[in-house]
Amino acid sequence: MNDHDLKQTIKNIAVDLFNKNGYHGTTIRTIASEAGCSLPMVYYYYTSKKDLFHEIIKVDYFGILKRESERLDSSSMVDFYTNFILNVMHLNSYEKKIYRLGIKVYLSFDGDEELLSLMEAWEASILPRHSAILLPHLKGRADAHIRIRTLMHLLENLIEGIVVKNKVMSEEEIRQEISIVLGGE
Amino acid sequence: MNDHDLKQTIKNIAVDLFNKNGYHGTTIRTIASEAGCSLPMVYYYYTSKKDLFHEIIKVDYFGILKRESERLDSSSMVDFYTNFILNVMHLNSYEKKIYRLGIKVYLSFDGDEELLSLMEAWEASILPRHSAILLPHLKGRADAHIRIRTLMHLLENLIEGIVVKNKVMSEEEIRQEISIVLGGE
DNA sequence: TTCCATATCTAACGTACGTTAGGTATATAC
DNA sequence: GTATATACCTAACGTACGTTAGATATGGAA
Repeated sequence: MNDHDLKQTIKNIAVDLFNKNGYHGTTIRTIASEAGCSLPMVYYYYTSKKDLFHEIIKVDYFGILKRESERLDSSSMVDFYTNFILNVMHLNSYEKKIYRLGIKVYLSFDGDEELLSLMEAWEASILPRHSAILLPHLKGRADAHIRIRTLMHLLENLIEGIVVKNKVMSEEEIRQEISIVLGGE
Repeated sequence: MNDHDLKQTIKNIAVDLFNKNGYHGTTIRTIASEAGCSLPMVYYYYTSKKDLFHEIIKVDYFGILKRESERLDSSSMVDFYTNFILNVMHLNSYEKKIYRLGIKVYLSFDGDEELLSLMEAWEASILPRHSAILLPHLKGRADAHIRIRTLMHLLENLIEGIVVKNKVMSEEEIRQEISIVLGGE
């Protein structure tokens, strides 16, 4: 077995177990056992349990966030955001687990202060970024800022439903809800 | 110290620590230490760590949910739901922590299958209950069901923001977002 | 062949966990 | 006085944790 396989296998299993059992409820012994290797092999590839967890969030989770935030292009805002949610829904299983773990940390249900502050920095960037996209399309409507804020809340809930609760929504359902909030732009 | 004080103190501290550190990250030693009693005193009042956790969810959390779902009355739906969110925001600190722990279990970020199935039963009751309230007010609008669904998603996110992330929203902000979704009923 | 880097392991260290055994103290009733 | 119920404790049990020590095996280069 080459180093790439076992190192990645350990991380795959860690992502799964951290999601299911939390950081403290996941033991290195279980990870090693499911990876089919000995306990110190986990330490051969990852400095500590904490470093393994941090790498998943800092590298993998934020990698997904950045990638997803850069891959959209569309003419209409309803399409834009519908596709945004659809892309999340079409992430592969492993990526959804990473995303789910990220949300767990974002809600401060796991992880530590360092990771949480990274999350909060990202969160603070969301509203300005989306406002810049949306305001030109909302044509100086009096309630533009309210709609943007409401949309952010809705998107957050839809993503959470998909990623955390494994909910499945049709494209039509997603489009309808976003349309309600954007109000027939 | 009489039994009521120490038993309740233990639970108060458990709610706080289960929120902060999760079930597995919270030890009986820490609970006892912060309660100012010895370790076996926790067992004097609660059969096991698991029973303590279950009691918090089954008794305290569901107690709050049921109480909150029964205390609303209002003429307009926007007022109705605005008050619903305001009531959540005005829960006391301890109750918010219980609510937060409930959400943690609902998202299956903590707790076990038994608690999760209780959560899912409650969740399944939400949409029918709110549809029964809302449909008469939406006057046969073609998009009534979409609006209801969207509203449920929005409410979920607002509650989570308040309870989990300690966000503060003004009554006006809440009202505005609900109005967007209900569409000037 | 030897040397080095990489991969892998068993065993053990030091610490920590949930829970229980066995005991003491106090208040109340008889 | 004794007996009982309630509240509380120290010490210990049996088990488990994250991590390290020390060793072996393998492959490639010189």
